[in-house]
Amino acid sequence: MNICIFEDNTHLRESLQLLIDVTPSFTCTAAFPNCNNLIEKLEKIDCDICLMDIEMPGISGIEATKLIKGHFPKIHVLIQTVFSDDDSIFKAICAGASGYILKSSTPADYIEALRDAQTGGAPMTPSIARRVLQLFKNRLEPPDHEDYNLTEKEKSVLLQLTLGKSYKMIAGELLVSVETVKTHMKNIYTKLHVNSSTEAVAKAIQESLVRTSN
Amino acid sequence: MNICIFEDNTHLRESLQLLIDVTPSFTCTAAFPNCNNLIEKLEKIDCDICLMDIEMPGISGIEATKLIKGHFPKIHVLIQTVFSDDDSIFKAICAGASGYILKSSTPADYIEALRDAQTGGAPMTPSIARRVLQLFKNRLEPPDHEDYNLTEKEKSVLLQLTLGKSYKMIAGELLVSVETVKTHMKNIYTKLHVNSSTEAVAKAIQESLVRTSN
DNA sequence: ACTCGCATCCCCCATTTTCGGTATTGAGTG
DNA sequence: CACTCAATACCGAAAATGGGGGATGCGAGT
Repeated sequence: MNICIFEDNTHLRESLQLLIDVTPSFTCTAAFPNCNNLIEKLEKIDCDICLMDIEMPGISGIEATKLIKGHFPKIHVLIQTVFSDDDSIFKAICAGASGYILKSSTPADYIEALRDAQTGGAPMTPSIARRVLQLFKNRLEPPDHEDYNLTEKEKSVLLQLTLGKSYKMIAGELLVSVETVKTHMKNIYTKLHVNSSTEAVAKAIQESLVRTSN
Repeated sequence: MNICIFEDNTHLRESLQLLIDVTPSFTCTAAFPNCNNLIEKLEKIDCDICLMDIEMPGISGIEATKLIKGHFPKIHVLIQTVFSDDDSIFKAICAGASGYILKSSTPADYIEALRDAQTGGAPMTPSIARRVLQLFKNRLEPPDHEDYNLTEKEKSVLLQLTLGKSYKMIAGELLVSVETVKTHMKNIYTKLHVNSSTEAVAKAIQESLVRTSN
């Protein structure tokens, strides 16, 4: 298993390199203090996994991860950092990182994480995993999901509206007259405290009052 | 640490109970084959962590997790299952599960997972973790984020529209005439292949063509 | 028996939106 | 320089929407 290190701290970089090289079946094929010309560098060496620091001079680990996943999707990127704030984690995941470990990890943890990454796992410090779950949950279910007391009919009218239908089309869809649709719309407006269809649609989608495709 | 088991397979349930009881500092305070009246049950016993099977007769583990997190937010729920499909994982996370382990885990894994859960971690089989990351990524950045070649002006008009503004208000906001707004709207419609403001708003929000508040 | 919410439909009318044009200006490009 | 294109602006007609009213029937609950 060929590993490539990006880490600006010389001491840590050399320690990691040593750790990897003394571990059976692991080889450190390269180690760099920054991400300058990283695509060119990677083209020249064998690499299965990149051990990537986030905070580096020049190109950040996040940017580097995006570049790597863009050019070599098969390479796993394992983020290692002292930061564990939501924003860093979030960005790392979006950039395509395979895992996220803290520098406080033991050498054994590092090795296990690298092995996990290779075998299709996503190594994470348990506290990071919890953060990811929390982030995930928050993004999925908007906090205060007010109900606005919409009736079933009103919800279905609203749904049709988010699909871009006109009153006339909605009427056809729900087998009622356009006038009825208008009445429902009036009620929706007062309940949602809006006064245009666009605002209603925006509110409906953002507060997921209607089930969207995904 | 008090643990409560929900598992319909008698053999597995008793094995787990034994495993937990023989482990120092762990106690299995209860073990049930189903989730009937689980709130009443939990009120009577001490419980820090629930080890929850997903597939059970009657109330499913997912439903049970929701109920538990609703009534006793402090109790950690650790899902254990043979299924590792995206849908199960997704629902478990949404229900508020603290972790998700496979039944193929070793006894040592179980104990470690329980310990992790208690100390604020989110134990996950590495392959599950990878799935979570993948799910997360997919939900966050809609796959093909087409650009539609909207110009800056068009985007800002679209943004205003998602805020529920009328043409007149947008014109005032952007310091142009209503006629200009109309022209921009026409162009937006053709570029987005829509033919109503509601559809444009829906598309804009769902494909995050405009930056929404969150 | 009576009320109340919900769904349904109707009328009217002002305003807004949609869509078909046309046209000028300025910036950028080959 | 000619050309394209974004941005600006205008006209006008047809269609849709927003807001005001009122009316009916139905079922659930008091």
